[in-house]
Amino acid sequence: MPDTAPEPLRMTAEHRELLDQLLDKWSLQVLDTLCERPRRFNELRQAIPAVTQKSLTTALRRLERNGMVTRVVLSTRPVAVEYRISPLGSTLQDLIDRLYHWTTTTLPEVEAAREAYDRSE
Amino acid sequence: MPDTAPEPLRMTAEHRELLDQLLDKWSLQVLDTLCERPRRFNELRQAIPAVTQKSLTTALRRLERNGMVTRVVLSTRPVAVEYRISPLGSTLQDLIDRLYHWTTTTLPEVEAAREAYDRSE
DNA sequence: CGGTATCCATTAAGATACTG
DNA sequence: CAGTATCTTAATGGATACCG
Repeated sequence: MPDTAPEPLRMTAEHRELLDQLLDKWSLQVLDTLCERPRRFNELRQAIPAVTQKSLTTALRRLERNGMVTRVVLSTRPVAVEYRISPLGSTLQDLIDRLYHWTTTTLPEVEAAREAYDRSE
Repeated sequence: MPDTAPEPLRMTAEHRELLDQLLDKWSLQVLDTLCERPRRFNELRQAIPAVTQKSLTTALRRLERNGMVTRVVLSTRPVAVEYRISPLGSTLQDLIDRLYHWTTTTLPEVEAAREAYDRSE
């Protein structure tokens, strides 16, 4: 095996598009919230501050379509709808945790950089 | 030290806002490209397919403001401008690599999920 | 070369009202 | 309860022209 660089790892448009659909403002929070435990629609609304009904619906539909989230209709009276992270979606959990952890450790430096930038320009 | 769960890890609006500013479509690609090596403005345009001048400028300014990227004016004739990943920005490199790697392994399953969703609804 | 400025089209978000 | 439908407004993106 003469070559240790195994793949070009070309980032195609499809790969980026997928990240775009999962890493936006609301989807990230939905995924993070559902990783904890399943939630009903209105529970998600409460758990995610400032999300509107419309934005939440849009994010959920897209996450469902991409196989990240499962929509379960419970046959209670009246019917309830529960959203769960899918097995595929849970493979993202570790990465989301790392992203959030990165922001907590980095934010102070970022804020210093912002202040320096705003002062100079 | 009786408690092994050290922090609530509350995700505040500031943390999410930071991720929003770094994980968007163009910024992610700019960071990824600059992690490889420094680039000039027009080199970035070529390296990132379909990016417009305006979108690239916007992304660069924001990354610069957040301390992720450094803008270096080289005193050549005529002057050249080089963008480099900053030390702070390079702490994101590993996470970006993981994200991209995740998409390459996951995309087939995602596409299957999309087809199933589009067929059923 | 590395941008800014401007205008326009498209998209996303917000508010509100209504429904099975 | 869990949405959909509609309307309005705000943000984003692309095209083009120009500048130091």
